Parts: sequence; structure tokens; C-alpha cells
Amino acid sequence: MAPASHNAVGRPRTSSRAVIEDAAAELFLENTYAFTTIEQITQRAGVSRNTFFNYFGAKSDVLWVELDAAIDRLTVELREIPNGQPALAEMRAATMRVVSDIGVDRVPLALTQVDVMGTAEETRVSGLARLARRSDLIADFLARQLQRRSDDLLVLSAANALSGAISAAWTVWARDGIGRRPLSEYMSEAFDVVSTGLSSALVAASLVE
Amino acid sequence: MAPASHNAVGRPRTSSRAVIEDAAAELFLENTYAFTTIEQITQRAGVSRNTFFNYFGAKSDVLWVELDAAIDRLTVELREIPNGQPALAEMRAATMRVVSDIGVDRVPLALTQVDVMGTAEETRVSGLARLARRSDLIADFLARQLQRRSDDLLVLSAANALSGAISAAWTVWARDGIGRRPLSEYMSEAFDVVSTGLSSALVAASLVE
DNA sequence: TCTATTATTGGACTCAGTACAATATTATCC
DNA sequence: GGATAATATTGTACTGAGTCCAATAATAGA
Repeated sequence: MAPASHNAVGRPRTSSRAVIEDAAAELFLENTYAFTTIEQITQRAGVSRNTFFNYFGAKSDVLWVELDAAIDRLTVELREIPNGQPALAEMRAATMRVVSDIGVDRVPLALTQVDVMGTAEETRVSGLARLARRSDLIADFLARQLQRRSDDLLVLSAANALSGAISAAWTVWARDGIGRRPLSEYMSEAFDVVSTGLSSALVAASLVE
Repeated sequence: MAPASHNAVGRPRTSSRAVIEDAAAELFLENTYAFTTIEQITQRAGVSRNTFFNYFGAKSDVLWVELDAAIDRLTVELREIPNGQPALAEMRAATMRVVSDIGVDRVPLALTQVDVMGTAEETRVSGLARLARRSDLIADFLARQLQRRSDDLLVLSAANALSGAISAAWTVWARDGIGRRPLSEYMSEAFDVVSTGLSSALVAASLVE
């Protein structure tokens, strides 16, 4: 379902999907996201408008290819962690594995748009959908590790807080521009901010059982 | 800009805005959010389609009247806190003041829709916009108190984490249905989960200065 | 080469949201 | 009360995202 290769610059990207992504990236930089229509994208890509919807469910999906892939990888990582491990430490380790190979470029298209337009309201909302998807994922994982329901207040609070911190790391990393350090460093700092308290809260919770 | 009274049951709601809200609430319950059009709403409300957009910027705005009002109140509360106060404690207190009068009914329309339709994808995304708005608000407040930039990684992480926890409290509260306790109790528990760690991280940050 | 599967396209449609001008309603001042 | 200014409401026309479904093109497999 996902494309085979990630943005191998120089190598020709000839699949419909890749061609659409490239055309969209160009147009977003030229005219911003808001002032680019799907018709323009597919026209430049040399495909029909409907082909766009064969590969993306929405215009905004093109913005988040990188992030969606990262969340996919996180899904796999979390699934492979056996029960009964220290939840928060494993969560952090899994996240770090996922972002470890994301260096200083490979910025999601969406996050380059933030600078371009002031508000970026549209791009932001679609990004929040990813935050939510990641929250769900983390909640399921925490619920499994803590043997609680995934709609439990403790679990949900922790999952939302973690997902929010992860989001902050991506955002600041992207905004730091050319001089940015690898994403993993930002991620590590973001975890530091929230994990101490969560850790004690989660441990307390598992003792209560 | 906001309507004068909040959902005074029994009292006739005759302003265009109130009539629209009521019509929308009915239709959402009858046909769900997704299968209700703005045209249907305004038709039942006895106003023209354009009048809807005089009061709401988007269809989903009707869902979040309660929550938007709460965020407005939080904005005011935070603005009135002088500099140099303990940031996290003040943040918590302000939030508790805002939700203190929200008892066991007054559930935002959006959160009643979660039960109705399985996915609730559309309603969820619009709710996330509120989470983001609250994150911004909290980030600005924390930045002021900690004398840091509001796009600082520490500030953003903490703000996102807090906003996420607050969101969790609303969600679980709404989902608990008829037997639910007052929102403030849920809010208090959600803060407990995240605040310990944030507290130490923020204190450490202000010492580094 | 024939066939089954998958990718792509065309066309018609619904509905949210925008823009702007025209008209109605309400408040204000004399 | 009546003229006037401000505000609320409406009509019309439009753009563009997203859906549906049937038709056709391309490709793989036997």
C-alpha cells in the first residue's frame, strides 16, 4: 500500500504516486497549499484528477507522507513488544528507533508550509489527525501493558500527553530550519519533559491493581 | 460575539443563533452529523442558508459551542494571572475554575455524536482544532511565566501534553454517560497524571536561566 | 494469445465554504 | 413620529473537495 522507496533524490520517480507527490510538492512551494488545486497537481503530474484519489484520500494526505510512514513504523514496533515490559521506557525506545534514521532533511511537506503561510490553519488541522492517530496507537499500547482499558482516563491522558510531546518535537525540529539537529535529539528532550511524571503515575497505577 | 445565555432549558431560544443551534442538535441526533446538511439545518431553523455562516464559520463549529466557550474563559483566566507565579499550579487552578460549573449535563454536542456513529472521524478532527487552540493558549501562558519563547521545545511539549490531558478528561467525562461525575473530578485526575513530571521539568528549566 | 486482475479515466453528482450585492430589520437621533 | 445610520438577513452565483460508478486501458499469468 505504501510506496516502495522514500524520496530517493535523483532516481527517477515514475510511479503515478511518486509523480503526484512530486508535482504537489512543487506546486505547494510555488503557490502554497491553499492556492493549489488537485486539478493543478494532477495536470502537472500528467494523470487524471481521479487518479489522485486512487492514492490519497484527501488533498492534505500528500502533506503527511513522511509522518504517516513514521506512525506506520511505530505501529509495528509497538506491536512487537511483549507484554509486561516497562511501558514508558519501551514506548520511548520504540519512538527513538523510528526516528533514528530521520536526519536533518526529509522534513514532511506539511511542515515546510508553516513558514510559507502565516496561519497554516488547513495544514495544521490535517496534522492534528496524525496526532490523534498516534494517540490511539499509544493508548492501545499502554492499555495492553497496564492491563487497563484504552479509554481509561489515566491511559488516555498519558497517551495524549505523549503524543503531544512527540508532536512538539517534530514541529520544533522542522521550524529550526537549515541549522537543525537530527530529529532524535529533539525527540529525546520532549520525552524528558513529560516522562518523569507519567512514569510515576503509571507505576502507581500498576501497583493499585 | 458569543450568545448571551448558555442553554437555558425551557426558556425560549429565539435568536437566530440559538434557533440554528437547536435545529442542528435535533438533526444531528436524528440523522447523525455526517448525514445532516447545512441546508437542512437552516430550513428547520427557518432562516436562510447564509445566515448559518453569519454565526458559524463551519458546520463543525456548532458541535463545539460549549468547548469553545470554555476555552474563551480559560483565555481570560490566564490573561489575568500576573507574571512570576508558579506556572503549572496557576494553570491547573485556572482550568479548574473554568470547569467548576460544568456539572453532569451540558455535554458538548460533538461528544454525544461519538456514541452515535462509530468512526466519528469528522467530528474528531474538528475537535482537534480545539485541542490545538488550547495548546497555543497554554504555550503563550507558559512562555510568559517561564520567560521563554512560545515555540521553545520545552514550552511546546508541556503545552501539548497539558492540552492533551485536558482533552482526555473531557472525552472520558462525556463517554461516561448518565452516571458521570462532574467534569472537575475528571480534570483533576488528568492533571495528576501529567503534572508531576512537568513540574520538575519546568522548575529545572527556570533554574537554568 | 487469451484471460483475469488491476490501474486509470470520464462524467455526473453533492455539499461545504466564499464573495458580494441587495434588501430587510432594528436602533438612534432629532 | 420620521428620517437616518447601523446591523441582520437573504439571493445568487461561484469554486473546489470528495464520492460514486461505469467504462476503458494496461498489465500479469497461464
